[in-house]
Amino acid sequence: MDVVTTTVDASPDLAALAAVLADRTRASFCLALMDGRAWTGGELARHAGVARSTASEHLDRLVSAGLVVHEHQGRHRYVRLADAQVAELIEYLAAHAPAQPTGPRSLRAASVGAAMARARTCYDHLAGTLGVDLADVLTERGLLRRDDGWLVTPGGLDWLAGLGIDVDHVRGARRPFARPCLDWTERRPHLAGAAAAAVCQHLLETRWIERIGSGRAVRLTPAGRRGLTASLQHDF
Amino acid sequence: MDVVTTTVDASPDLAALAAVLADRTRASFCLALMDGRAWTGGELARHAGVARSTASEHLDRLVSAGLVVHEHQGRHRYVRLADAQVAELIEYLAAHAPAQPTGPRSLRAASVGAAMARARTCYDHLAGTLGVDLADVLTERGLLRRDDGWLVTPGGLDWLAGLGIDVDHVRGARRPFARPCLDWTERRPHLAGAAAAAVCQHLLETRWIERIGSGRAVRLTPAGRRGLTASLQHDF
DNA sequence: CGGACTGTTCGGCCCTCGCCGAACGGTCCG
DNA sequence: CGGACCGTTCGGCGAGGGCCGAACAGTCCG
Repeated sequence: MDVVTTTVDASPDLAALAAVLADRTRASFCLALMDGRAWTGGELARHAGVARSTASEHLDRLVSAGLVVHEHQGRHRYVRLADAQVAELIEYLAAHAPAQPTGPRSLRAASVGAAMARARTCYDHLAGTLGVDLADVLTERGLLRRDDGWLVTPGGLDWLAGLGIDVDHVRGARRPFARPCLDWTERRPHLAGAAAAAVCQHLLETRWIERIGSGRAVRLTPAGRRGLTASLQHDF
Repeated sequence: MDVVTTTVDASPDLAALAAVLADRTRASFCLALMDGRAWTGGELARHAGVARSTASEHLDRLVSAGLVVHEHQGRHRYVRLADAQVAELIEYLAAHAPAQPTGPRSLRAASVGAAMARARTCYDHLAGTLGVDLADVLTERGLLRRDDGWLVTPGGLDWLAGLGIDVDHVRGARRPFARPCLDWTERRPHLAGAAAAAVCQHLLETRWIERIGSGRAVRLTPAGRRGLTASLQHDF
């Protein structure tokens, strides 16, 4: 008879990775960083409501897990998600996570939440009602096909080029061109991948959308509304 | 001055989900269940080297998080992963997780590990060297395209039908037909999705592959080796 | 240089949670 | 019915880890 059979899986240390994300504060950091931009430790500390020292320790763990990278610059030390892969992982978890036990929220918090539900960035692409609607309209117009994975049709490529996006350059990226990404608030997929990132960047540059405050929430500008409505024959 | 600004994200409770997986024992359960079959609580307890009572508590948490489901039958109570979505989530985490701090392993454990690295099931499809090689060969032969997402070509559909798979039936499934899945051991993608599940099931039914013992590891049988080699003109 | 700001390190507190063993509740069998 | 299982519930123990505040260390400015 063997002594003990404790056949621990020789494979990946799932628990170690999950433990890094299994803390409200660190999770809150990650969700905040999902806007794809660099934050300072102090901003994150304020955002999550903890002491700077605590935030610093949390960032250490996120960095050593490879989820987040530091970038110092002057007396600030910026921090951002390591890469698009990490963002995708967090998306994935968020899509499966239960809704937050929504405590009593202030009016301001509620209105921020409503704005986020309408339109926000999800790492580098559009999410929220706007993101999901856009994906739906592209599909209706035959610019996007959803069979096996998601596929931008030739018409879709023309549409991208018509907006002023350098399609060939975007196709060269070493990442999926188009893929679905389950939306937290809508529980339906919006468009992600290199094409979606290019669209989002382009909309920001042309000010068809603009960021609200410093968070992930964005707003469709009047020009953006007119532009999208005209180019897709659909009311936004 | 405000009292406290603790702007907790109104969004998904990432930490709660991660906490469920952030335990060696529960993670070990999930990885074991990745073979797609139903286990009893006792088996899992033995597998992870904990008391039955402990395993029972862990299973409770996994069930209430919706990651696994119970199925009782007689005096046994079987448990399996809730659905393919959960399996995909775990795959995803496993792909990003660090390698387990590999302690001193017995000869037996090492040989089990080697067999797993060669060929195993990943929930419902093939993984390991065999899985990755198969995907590579399919791509070389023009049966699979990897542009935007993964796409089975018409030739690929013929190949599936030639094996004896009812392609139309498989295409009807409410899930992606073909998608990449990053392999833990190979760090390169193998084929997942409805098509891959059908292939795996078919190979098991025709005994071209067979399970080794009770785990996830599988072995290519002599008949399987001949069959695959003939149908793809490649040495397996 | 001294202040105002940033971020980090270090004790120490406290709470959570994973673990066990013992007891109890089912189910199947002889 | 009694025995052999399998699974669950419950106290209690111990370790790990999140939190803070205070002290220290850089960076920029006047």
